[in-house]
Amino acid sequence: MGRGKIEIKRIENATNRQVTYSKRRTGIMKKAKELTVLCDAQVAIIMFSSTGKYHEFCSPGIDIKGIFDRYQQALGTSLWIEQYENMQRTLNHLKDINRNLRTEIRQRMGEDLDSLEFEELRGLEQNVDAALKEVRQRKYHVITTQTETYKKKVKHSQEAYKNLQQELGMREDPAFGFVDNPAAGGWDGVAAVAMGGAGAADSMYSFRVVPSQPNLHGMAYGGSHDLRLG
Amino acid sequence: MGRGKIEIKRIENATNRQVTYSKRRTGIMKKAKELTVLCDAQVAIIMFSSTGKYHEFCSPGIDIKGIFDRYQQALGTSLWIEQYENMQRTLNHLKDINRNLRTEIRQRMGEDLDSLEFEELRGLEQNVDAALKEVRQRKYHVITTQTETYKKKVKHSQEAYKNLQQELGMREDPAFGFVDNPAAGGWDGVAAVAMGGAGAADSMYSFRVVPSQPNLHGMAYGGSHDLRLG
DNA sequence: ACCTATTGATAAAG
DNA sequence: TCTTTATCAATAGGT
Repeated sequence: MGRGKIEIKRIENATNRQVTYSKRRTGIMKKAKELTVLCDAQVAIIMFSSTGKYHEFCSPGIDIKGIFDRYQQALGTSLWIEQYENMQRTLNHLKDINRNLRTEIRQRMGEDLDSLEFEELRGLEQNVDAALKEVRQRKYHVITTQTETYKKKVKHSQEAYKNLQQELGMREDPAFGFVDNPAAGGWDGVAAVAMGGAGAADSMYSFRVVPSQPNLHGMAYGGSHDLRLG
Repeated sequence: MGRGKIEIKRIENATNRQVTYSKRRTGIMKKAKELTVLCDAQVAIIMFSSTGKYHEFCSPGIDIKGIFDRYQQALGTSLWIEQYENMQRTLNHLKDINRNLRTEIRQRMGEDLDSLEFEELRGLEQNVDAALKEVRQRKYHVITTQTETYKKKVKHSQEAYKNLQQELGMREDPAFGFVDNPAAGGWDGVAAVAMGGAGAADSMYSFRVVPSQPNLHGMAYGGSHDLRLG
């Protein structure tokens, strides 16, 4: 169809090739549109010219993704199954590890011990015992450090107060000392903490290792997303 | 083209529609193949007939997935970006949880305590202390139970032996008693375990909470897969 | 991009 | 679905 037939082989003249590409592309797109309308079909076409430009056609009422999802469903597989399965494997692996970590934590909390053999229990006992010593040591270190800091701050404040008194030449009731009401100071609550467990915090506290505590809450990765990718 | 032109609108006669679909589909595929050859282009076509059957065309030297990957690259996005991002979010969430669980375990082992406040340390100490009591209790329960079992087995064996002796009317050196060599019996090593930490196992043991110990080993999900899904 | 001779596609019927 | 054939559509090559 045209002034003389042409051989179906690559057109060497670049301009000619480009012109032919343009004409025939338009023709195919038109045919695709007609097919869609005439036959109530769904068509998706993607083309790349030799110069790298791309063109697409898609039946109305759907998009390329929709047609490809349907296509993959028809194939019964996913073109990206490898990537998907890699990711899925990773997810499952992470979930397994997670479950094991939770189990370990529960066992370190003294729960779910029924499944452990005697030897394992003995190992756990030794381990937890050693950990307890470490924690105690660290606690004492912290409280000691904080107490030192507290003492220094108090001393510093007392001196500052004394200097202030002297400079102003003021005379005040010695029973109303600065340090008698430490919580009113701007010490960021260090004093209250360093006082140890004498306050109300004693009964209010429950142990939290990590902030925001996302642990130990189930996180099921489930069917809410269509992970078949098609 | 044909004996009389037709209006471009849905063909109501189902047979006719199917015939037209078949003819025109072939025509488009042929055109696509010609375009591929003539113009050195890459073309991918997917079609679904109104009856649900699908047909595809793809330029040689590449596949549908390849063309779609290229298409998405040209678009600068992924058609499945949502699914991908959902999965990626889940992965990151799991990894976060994982990290927190590991941190919690390390802290329960008495490591990495520097970041904890005094109150947290106190809570941890109490928690680990309580856990230690639980583990000890469980350990004693297990060893008691196992010891009881052991005693019963020994007694049972002794009686069986005695009965055997009587039945056979045998007379044997009483210094060579059955129970003096319990490890030789078929008791699945229960005796050795119930004997407590007197054996070589004492120094060989290191605590393992979960079997196969996949914990605490880094599991990075990284760039080896093309997770852009295209 | 337009023109048009020519080939190709296909509607309808068998 | 395959063939035939009249008819219309697509397009090659030139401008």
